[in-house]
Amino acid sequence: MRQSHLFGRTLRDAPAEAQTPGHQLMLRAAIARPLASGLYTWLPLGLRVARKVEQIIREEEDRVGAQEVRLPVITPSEYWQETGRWDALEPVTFRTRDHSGHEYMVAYTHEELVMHHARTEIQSYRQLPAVVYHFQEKGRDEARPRAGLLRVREFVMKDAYSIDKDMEGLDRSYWLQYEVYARSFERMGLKAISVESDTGNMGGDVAHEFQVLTDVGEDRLVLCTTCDYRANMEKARRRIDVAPGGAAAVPAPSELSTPGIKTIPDLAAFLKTPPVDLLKSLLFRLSSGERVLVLLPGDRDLSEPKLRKLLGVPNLAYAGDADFAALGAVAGSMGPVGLLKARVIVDASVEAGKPYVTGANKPDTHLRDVVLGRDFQGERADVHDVREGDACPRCGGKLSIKRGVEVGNIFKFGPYYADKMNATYLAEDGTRKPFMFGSYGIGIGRAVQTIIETNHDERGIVWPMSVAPFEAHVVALPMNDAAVRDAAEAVVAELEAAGVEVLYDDRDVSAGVKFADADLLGIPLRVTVSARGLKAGTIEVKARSRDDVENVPRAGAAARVVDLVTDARARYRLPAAPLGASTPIGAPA
RNA sequence: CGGGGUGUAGCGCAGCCUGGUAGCGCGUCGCCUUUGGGAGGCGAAAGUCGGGAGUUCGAAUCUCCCCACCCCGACCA
Repeated sequence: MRQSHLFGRTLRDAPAEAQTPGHQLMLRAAIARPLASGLYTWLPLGLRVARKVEQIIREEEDRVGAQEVRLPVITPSEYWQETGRWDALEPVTFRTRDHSGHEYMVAYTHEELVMHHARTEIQSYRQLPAVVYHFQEKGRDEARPRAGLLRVREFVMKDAYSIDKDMEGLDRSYWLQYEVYARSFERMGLKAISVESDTGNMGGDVAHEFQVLTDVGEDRLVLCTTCDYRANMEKARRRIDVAPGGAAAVPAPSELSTPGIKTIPDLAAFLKTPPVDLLKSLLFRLSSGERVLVLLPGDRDLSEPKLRKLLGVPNLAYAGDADFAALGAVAGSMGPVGLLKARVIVDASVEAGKPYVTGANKPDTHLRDVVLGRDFQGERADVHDVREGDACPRCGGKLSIKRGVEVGNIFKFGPYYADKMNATYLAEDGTRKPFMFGSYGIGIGRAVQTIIETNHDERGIVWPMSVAPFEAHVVALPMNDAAVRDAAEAVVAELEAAGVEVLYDDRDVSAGVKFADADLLGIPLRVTVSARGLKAGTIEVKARSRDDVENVPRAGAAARVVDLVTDARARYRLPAAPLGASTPIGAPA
């Protein structure tokens, strides 16, 4: 490819809206261009990278027997109606009608559609298991697209779906996909780690996210500094050390006058008591009308995702004045003692037998010596946020919180979709059984930008050979020297004949511009054909990832580059391991 | 959805407060010189100042409404 005619120019300055290094480099290096908020056009260089990322995943999916298919982007409403997601996904989807008025959704994901095909294509247990996947556009009307390709409103996802006859089969399919992911990310140069994640409201008991640690990530991850415990913030737990306390000696609750004190910090300051000894009371009103009181130690914050999951609701609303009145509660002095008709959830970090200070449900009054189990009761549940420095639930070590980009996720759904969609097969025993379902996604564009985020230096991108838009970058200078031009074109021809992907910088611009662009584009090998070098009979070969250069005799230059490319390709091609050979972290032995 | 911010030439920005000729750097085009780390000279093109309405003799500038985009948060099978 001649760089002089490349569609997409490099930018010397990054547009002001680009904040993260990867976003800036993605734009400067002509990977993609914005068309509207969260909508990007892939330019030739970027599309080549995206295709290579896809091909790596394709090879790894095929290796475990997954079959590539392709489903439509425009999907009729009726399949979504079957699972209730036509309504549930309304706020985040793009919709349209055809000219006869029939409603469609730009697919947000493809579970329903795959399940529909499964129930018509698969009739017998003899056809199971089956795993299908495709690379297809998803439309998601995100409230806030951000950071270039990291969060967009239309993107290609590789989504795979496994269909098994029982949980055992699903388990096997799930861990096979786990291996596909681990291998794929390694091959594309991403250091992805797996973390336990929430299954959301969709059922199933196991889910993992593949996360790449980087400060620009929008997810917060809880990692143990000692063992291999890793979890998404929404799912993370901590070890709570129960202090052996003498509860017997606590006197009965007594009132405290606390004029004008309505918040935990004020109360702590007023009583000169650490927040951990106070009891925080939060009142929610569900859409069903039910009122839920949540009790936490004063030094802990509520984890809304954990509470939502516990309650099985999509969103939470704090209670209003009417709710306070109905329960006999007083805002600012609310507490569990004597409260009417509310579901009470006591966070796991509230200690039994310990005297707490809490609201008295009377204006300007709190209660001291309130004890769980004696003075109030409630469901125990873990609904608090984990923090930096908390104890690991597995080993007791220190937890740390890091940011990450979710490049992939895998979900075990079990019979959830089959039950909703009446998708069954005829089992060996002659009965109809539901398909056990799993789904597995990787965002291609997000992976591309995450590779940039984690593979660059101050001058530009440093592509891994496996996904680089080109493998070698031949730079001729000066371009107006016919001898240089002829030599450069001979090298290009030789490389291309040997199957090397070459970008040829044939522009008549200064050396500084060419080198700066070469560094920015980040093609792994730079091959400089110059008047100076030719005088000495050499061509310079330099790896983008290294500072040193190698001057190779002109006649052997192309062969040397072919060797280097071949070596680098091999480094990213993993040996063909037998299926199920590796044991992923957290997998059953 | 809540909060904050920005829209002026392809990119980065100034001008706005205090109304009166639309400007700077880079890039682009032409000619010449130059050619191993974002060259130099001379010349040139390029802007509905995000949109609409209003105030005014006169609006990039003041007022109102709208739109787009970005950032933080919420949300994100």
